[in-house]
Amino acid sequence: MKISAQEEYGLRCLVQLAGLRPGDSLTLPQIAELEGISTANAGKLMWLLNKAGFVLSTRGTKGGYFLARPAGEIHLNEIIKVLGEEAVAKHCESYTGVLDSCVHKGDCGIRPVIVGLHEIVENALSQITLAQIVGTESSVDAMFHSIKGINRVIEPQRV
Amino acid sequence: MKISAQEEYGLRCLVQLAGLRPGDSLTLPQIAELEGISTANAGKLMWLLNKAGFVLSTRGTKGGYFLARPAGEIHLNEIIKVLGEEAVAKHCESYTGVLDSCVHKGDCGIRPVIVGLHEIVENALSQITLAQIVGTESSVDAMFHSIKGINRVIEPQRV
DNA sequence: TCCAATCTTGACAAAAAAGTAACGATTTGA
DNA sequence: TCAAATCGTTACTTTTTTGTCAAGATTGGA
Repeated sequence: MKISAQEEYGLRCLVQLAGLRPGDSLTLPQIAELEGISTANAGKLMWLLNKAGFVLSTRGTKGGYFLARPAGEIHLNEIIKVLGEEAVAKHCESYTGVLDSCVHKGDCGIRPVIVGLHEIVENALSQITLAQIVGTESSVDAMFHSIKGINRVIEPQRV
Repeated sequence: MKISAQEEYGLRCLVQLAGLRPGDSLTLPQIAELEGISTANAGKLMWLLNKAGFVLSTRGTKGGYFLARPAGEIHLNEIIKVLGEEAVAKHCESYTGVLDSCVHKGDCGIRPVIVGLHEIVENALSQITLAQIVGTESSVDAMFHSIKGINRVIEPQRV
């Protein structure tokens, strides 16, 4: 289970925009520089994010990108859903082996686990906004762990 | 964030073995048939799982694969760690863009989120054994949701 | 003994994901 | 008006992941 390049870099670009002062924007070369990626790659990512409605852009000499909504109103689950291309939804039809459909179609013992995991992740991400992950590592870490129940400790089992 | 093919099929093969009666085993062609994958692919997966110590094998006529430990003692987090090739551990060095190391090395605002997500998933998987996911979809689903706190509901926020 | 069934292993091929390039469209401002 | 700076879009290349193949090694049984 891992984060794709598109999710990683796409999110990082959005965080850069989230950190701007109101009214400011960033050009592709600026975003590329800030994230250590190529301008072409930044361009593709921003195209995706623009298409998905997270950012707006203006062209021409003073052009650039900026968030379409306040950073505090954009939750990470929405972003990952787009950048990750709805991984859960396509799961069963992605893993059909050499057949046309999964052999476990109809009754699958591991599907609840896969779906459940995605729900857990979705739940966690839905509690975090872009605004909350602008900052230093320690401040973001503190924020993350302060969210009640986001990573609960297992209570000792009664025997 | 998604499950890789290796994780998916590898886990499915293990579940097949977990469902066997004690003393029984499955050959590669049998596993391949049961999971709808090619024998060659099953071979590679079982090789990985054998190397990692999850299964044992015997060669020759009457050979096959069986679990190296009781299904009730094998937790899903161990399995995913091997099949997913330690995704978290390699995260930062995987996403360095066009540079040799990540621009956010040292202080990264999104690392706590990535690491935290992986912890949440790890935590959930560590509470489930192979034995628990042998069965029908509804029984496994019930098992999953009966684990206290595995997918907690967000409490309404006080305003 | 020797054949058939099985696992083992590394090299290779195909598919998918990631990243790049090229060219077009829009805007600003001289 | 037009050149420079910018975004927009699609096609292409590279890299990674996935899957296949082929030859070898081991075992059981006739």
